[in-house]
Amino acid sequence: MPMDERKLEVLRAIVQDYVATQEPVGSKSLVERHNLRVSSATVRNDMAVLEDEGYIHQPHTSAGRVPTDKGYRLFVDRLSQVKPLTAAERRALHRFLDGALDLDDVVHRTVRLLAQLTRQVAVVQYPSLSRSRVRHLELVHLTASRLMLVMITDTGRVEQRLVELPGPVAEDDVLAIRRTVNEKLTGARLTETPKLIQALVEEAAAELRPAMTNLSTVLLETLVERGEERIALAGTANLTRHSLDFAGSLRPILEALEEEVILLKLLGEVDTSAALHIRIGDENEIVGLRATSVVSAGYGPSGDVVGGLGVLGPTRMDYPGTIAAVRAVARYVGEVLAQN
Amino acid sequence: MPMDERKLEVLRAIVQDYVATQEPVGSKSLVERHNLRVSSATVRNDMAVLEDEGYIHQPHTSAGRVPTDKGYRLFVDRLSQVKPLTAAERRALHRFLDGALDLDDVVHRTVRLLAQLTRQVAVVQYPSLSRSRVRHLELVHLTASRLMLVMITDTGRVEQRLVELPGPVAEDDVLAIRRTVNEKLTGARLTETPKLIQALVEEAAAELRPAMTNLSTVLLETLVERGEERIALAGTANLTRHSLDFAGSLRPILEALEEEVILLKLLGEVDTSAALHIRIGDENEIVGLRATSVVSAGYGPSGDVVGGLGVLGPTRMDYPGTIAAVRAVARYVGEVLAQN
DNA sequence: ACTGGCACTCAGTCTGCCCGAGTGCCAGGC
DNA sequence: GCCTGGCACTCGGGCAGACTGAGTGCCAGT
Repeated sequence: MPMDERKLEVLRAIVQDYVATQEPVGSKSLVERHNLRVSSATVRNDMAVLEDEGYIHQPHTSAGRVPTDKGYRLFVDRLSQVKPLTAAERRALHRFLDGALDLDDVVHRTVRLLAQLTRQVAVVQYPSLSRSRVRHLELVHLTASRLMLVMITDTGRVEQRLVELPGPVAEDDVLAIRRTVNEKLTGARLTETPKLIQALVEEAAAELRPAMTNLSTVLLETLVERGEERIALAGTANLTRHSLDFAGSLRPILEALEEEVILLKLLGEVDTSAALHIRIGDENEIVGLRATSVVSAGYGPSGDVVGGLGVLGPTRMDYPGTIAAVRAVARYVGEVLAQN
Repeated sequence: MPMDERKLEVLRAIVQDYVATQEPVGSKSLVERHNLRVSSATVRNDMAVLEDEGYIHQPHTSAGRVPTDKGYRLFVDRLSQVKPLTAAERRALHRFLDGALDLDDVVHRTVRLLAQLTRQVAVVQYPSLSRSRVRHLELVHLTASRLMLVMITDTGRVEQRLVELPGPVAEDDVLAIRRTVNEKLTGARLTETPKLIQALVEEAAAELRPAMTNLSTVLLETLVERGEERIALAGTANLTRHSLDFAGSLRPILEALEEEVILLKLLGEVDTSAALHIRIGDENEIVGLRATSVVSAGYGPSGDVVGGLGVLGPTRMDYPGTIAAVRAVARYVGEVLAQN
């Protein structure tokens, strides 16, 4: 059913006003602030219908209307047009990210920038191991039967793990292992390494096989346990900005934000497509976050997606602005990563 | 002036009751709950004096009394006796930390544990570079004129930085540098490395000198920029537990907690002595944290102090319990670090 | 199909009121 | 001289009632 044009216009106006003022909006102020070319009575009728259809809601009789999650969803899907970043914001984006020293720095700067631009809580996932490629593997002989494995990926991530060997191994053998492992694995996607390493174990000279086996175990563990693990967070103080929205319910939100697993889930939908995802209120699986919306996107060098980033705020948020910020930041981080 | 014994007893009772109930405490309930062996009228007189002396404060006429920062200070210094952890807490402490895989894991588990034990915000500083020793330096030849420096410390920290060389360097030369650098620096305190490296630069063969110079610069930078930098945080959700204390003023606290510099300052007093530090309310330099108290301690393997950890909560906190938890955790983390 | 008008509803605010917890002080007792 | 019981006083918090104003729904008229 093609929805009445004016009703949509009214919904858009309600969302805009409510986001701006944070107060239920009534028919009269609506016609004053937006030039809908009809009377308030007409608007009232439209509002009644919108309420029947579940797009808006009245906190109590004799109060104005507030958009429902469904209303925001319609707004986001059909009514909002992305508003581009201001020149100042664009400058900040470049200034902030260009000075980054290494991956850690890039991620930290990104998350702070995002929090600042959107004035909300920002989340940035480190480039996920499983989507990266091996740039280099280094083995450090700590003691006779103990190695440290250092893995450097093309996204700049560095992971290190201890490898306990079943018995002492000679320095030369370590060097040999190091060479072959690097020959075979460099450039490989991390997801392929288990197979490759399995092959290496089989090919290895008998005396090196136990060492190789342990090494492969550790590599696998690293992939599994650390695969997607790291996350940076900023802007939690911004939650207090909306104390009205979250009256008293700040607690579960803060708790959720402390669980890395949950944060990863938030960004989880960001798959290989770099498309923007928006989850509004109830659409959120995590119970504690039913009062919030999440805007997320994938990022990565030149179209590739190696990680996710996003923003979390009250359902009553400035969607066009937030979307623009998330999209711009994701894009630019991708460029920065591509340069390294 | 030796303060009247009973007045101290009254102050202690006030602190205990207020911490427990979070409500101003009056003379009557005081004599009921604690067996001070005098009447409420007498207690009232004592309270009047305590108020004159600035240890307690009356929010308004006809309300009970609340301890002031000065009152808490006296309580902490003279009136409280540390209450040991319960058996369950002690078990949790061991169970939590014994499974740690590597330094990252130790720090994360520690900070969560501390937050959980104290039900407050916990902060743990990673072992500071400047107080650690070099265990191994690794140079990875990424491209002809680009190295990656990986530094592993005896506390398990791993730092990596890119080194841009002035020109291409042969693989063999890199190996040579790697060997000499390791020979000279392994086991050295990081604070000594600048001197040592300076010596290395001077001794180096002419053709390696530029490479060595750049390497030394990066090492220095790492020390300076990353020296104390890393911090882990947990339990921010616990701030909402005390919504009464922080009514509305949650904002500045969250903001402060996001600034690593500020967190480091919090733990800053933790110097070479592993003694416990307590800062109560106003004693805090950071303006946003004037409503909070911080209990911190140094930790490290076998008496050495390599980093700080602590807890932040409302001035109205359970000092004896918090002190016990901080002390126990600091001690046990030290042991865990010593084992590696 | 839109508009103006009107009666109605109801959250929020303000007022006055009372209650009770808590105090300060004083006179008397150990 | 220190402690106690008693008493008058203060003041925040809670409750009830009145008022206000924003906002609605509906209806009759254009």
